[in-house]
Amino acid sequence: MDFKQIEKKWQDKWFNEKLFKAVDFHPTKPKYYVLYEFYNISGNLHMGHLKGTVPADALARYKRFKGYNVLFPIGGDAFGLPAENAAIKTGINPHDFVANGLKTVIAQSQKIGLSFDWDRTICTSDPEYYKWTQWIFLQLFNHGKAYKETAKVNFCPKCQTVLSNEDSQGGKCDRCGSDVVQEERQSWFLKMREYGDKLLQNVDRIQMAENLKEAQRNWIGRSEGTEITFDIFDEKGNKVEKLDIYTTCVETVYGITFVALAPELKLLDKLKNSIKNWTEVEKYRKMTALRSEFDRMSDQKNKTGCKLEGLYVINPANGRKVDMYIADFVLAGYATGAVMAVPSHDQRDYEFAQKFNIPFIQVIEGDTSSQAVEKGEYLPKNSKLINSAEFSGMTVKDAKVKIAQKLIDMGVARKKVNYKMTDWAFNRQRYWGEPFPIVICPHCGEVAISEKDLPLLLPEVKDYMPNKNGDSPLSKAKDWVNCKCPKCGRDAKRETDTMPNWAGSSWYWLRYVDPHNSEKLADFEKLKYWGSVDCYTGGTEHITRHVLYAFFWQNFLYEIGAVPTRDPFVRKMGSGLVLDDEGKKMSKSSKNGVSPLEVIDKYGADVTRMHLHFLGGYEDNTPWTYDGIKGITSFVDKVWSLQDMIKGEKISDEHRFELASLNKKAGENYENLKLNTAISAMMIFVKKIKEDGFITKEELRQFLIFLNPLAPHMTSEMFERVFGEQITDQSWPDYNEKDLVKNEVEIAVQVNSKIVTRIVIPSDADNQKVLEIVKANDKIQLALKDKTIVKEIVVPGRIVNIIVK
RNA sequence: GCUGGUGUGGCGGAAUGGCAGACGCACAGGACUUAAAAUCCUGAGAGGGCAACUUCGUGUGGGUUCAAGUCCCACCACCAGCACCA
Repeated sequence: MDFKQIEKKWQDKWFNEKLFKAVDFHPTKPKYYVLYEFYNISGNLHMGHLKGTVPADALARYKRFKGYNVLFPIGGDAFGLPAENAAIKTGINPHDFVANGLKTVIAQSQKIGLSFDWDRTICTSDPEYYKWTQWIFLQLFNHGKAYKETAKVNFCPKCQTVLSNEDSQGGKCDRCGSDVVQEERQSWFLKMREYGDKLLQNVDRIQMAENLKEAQRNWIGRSEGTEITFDIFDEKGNKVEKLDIYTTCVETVYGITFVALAPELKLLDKLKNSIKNWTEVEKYRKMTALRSEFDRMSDQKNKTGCKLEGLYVINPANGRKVDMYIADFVLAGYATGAVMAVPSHDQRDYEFAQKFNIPFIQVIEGDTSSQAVEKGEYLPKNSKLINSAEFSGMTVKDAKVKIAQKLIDMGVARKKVNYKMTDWAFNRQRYWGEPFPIVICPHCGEVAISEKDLPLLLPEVKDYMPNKNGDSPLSKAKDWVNCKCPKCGRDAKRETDTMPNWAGSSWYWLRYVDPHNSEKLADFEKLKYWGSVDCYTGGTEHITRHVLYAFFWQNFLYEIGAVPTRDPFVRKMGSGLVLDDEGKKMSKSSKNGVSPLEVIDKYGADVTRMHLHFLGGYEDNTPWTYDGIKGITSFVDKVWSLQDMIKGEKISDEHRFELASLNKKAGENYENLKLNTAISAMMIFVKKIKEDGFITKEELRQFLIFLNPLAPHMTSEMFERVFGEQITDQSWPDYNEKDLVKNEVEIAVQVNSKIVTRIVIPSDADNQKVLEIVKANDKIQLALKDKTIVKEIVVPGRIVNIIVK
């Protein structure tokens, strides 16, 4: 078989004849939307792309046979690092880089045999596309979901840009891996935290592996607790300020021996005059500001802090005076940035109190001599309270409710929900991104430009680097920056930061539905027709980032009536990694990387597709190896030889069973993206045919359809040769339920749960009959001799177990 | 530390509570060949036995069940996510 010639022939045909075009509003066929994460335009496709695209392609091809109108699109995620780096390093225009990159991945996708609808290809850096990214930002802004504020944000010193929490996971810059620092900067934020509960509902509804769901819930980090207001007093006993503190352990409120504030807290400046050791406080604040997030995290055991001399708060529960500290273990960004510290029942507070000689008050039973008795320990035991006035003796469960109620009744507390997830820091000081459709006017502040002025084009520049002050490269494009305020008409400047590269990917599946619409982001009726993505494949590294952003934007767009569905995706499959021979992720940057195109060139696309997926399950990591590729090559050769074995018209009962089994198995496997077992089922069938030495035309016809989603090229060619028709015009064959049952089955027979023998019985025999046959068997008779039968268990078609005494 | 997931031959990996190890690789023996490659056939979890056969076997230890890789409890290891989140 000349796979090179055959693959080229079919790839050209599929592309030129637009054979996989999805039809809007198909009159008869139901829709099915398969999505693979669009390509990050950076260079060549790598093995990871095959891991994710091929199962999606197989599903798309399978669903077409099943009579669905399948939408299976692709595009380019083009803004961001790769194009920009190429521009900085080699001076190539990022537009050209992207245009070439897109051409490359399209050509390479064809070489893999992916059945995309090429007429819907989009690219996020195309003005026709980013017009709508900007439009969505305008809606967010106009609905009060986008705001600009000076706040501590993650900042990468090397990339010179602000990063979101999602882009600084583990304290490292997602772009370059450098340690991220916290800097006070004017930044754009999207109110993602407000959507915390809605995102959690998205997580509940989506079909996805449990570990991925948990990762998302963790990231959102919802907790329920109580917010308590403490009055702050100065040395003379004058009430000077109020301090809100959030706790999930209100039951420990009688154990408070100090409160701790984040050093960054602005409240401190207001208290300056009452703090007697202000110089020391300022020194500590400066020190923490210099410590990177990474330092603070890796130095957890060594607690640092500084007492606020001259101030105290009153614990509203018991009127006790409590000292105040600032400490860098308290995070400014979470809840109110202050904690009520209970050293006996919180390990952090315990360590801090020990270091600063702060007293302990134990309020829940347990041994606190060497470490804190925390909620993880006392909650399951439902221990009792001590030293807690009228609540002493109560169980934690009761006290939690009663103490909260008391404080609420006193007017000093309220129930509160908090999230770890923060608002999305949405601006970057980089060139290659969507410009904000915002004008900064000295009189009116941030003003949105008119929708009709979209897209706001990204200007051409010569220098792609931010300047030393950390201003975006766009600030150098003076002609572009200087403009008139849309509101008052006076001189103003454009926002010179750009959007993060996640902006364009936060809604792209909606654009595929109507990619050329110049009036709307997509026609509402088309959005309604295609609905949510039925199956979305791609990498698990996007679970706590892109997928959450996607939930967020789709919720917002739904609420403003721009889209008809709240859920972007019905099912999300997280692709495993392809590992190199050191067990590390194989990516284009890895040294031991194997290029899929190299493998395709040597073995053909059909073999490459099947080999990679025969190595392991879709959601599992796959260690890449050439070992075993021979098995697939020889399978492909055997399949090819089937066309010389056609004989007869009538399908034997035995073959009918094999065919029906394969039909069922293949269908289920494609549906569940389990290509490894699908391939194994194909092999079993072919083995049987080779053993028997013949195949009827009808069997071959069906088999080629079954195999087509895995090996589209060779099956297309064989189908044309043998039947003179196009396989893409065929439908998935039906099978009869009764064909799944063999006339005779071999069952195992056990006596006292041990296998004694195996016998063949007619499969339609009822339990009574089965036992008769079994008991007539010599070996069984021997085993039953002189024994009393206590129990007889018959599992039809599988096993008989006779229990004797 | 918390959360979730996973532990099966030499290897990749199969098994709706019902015959563990499907399918494939590597391996061994054989056929074809001057020879090799390719192809085809056969074998194989481990231990014992010439053999029929037999004992042990799905990370470890318990349990439920006629029956457990699968369910329950405890532990160990690995992977992933989060990580001073109050």
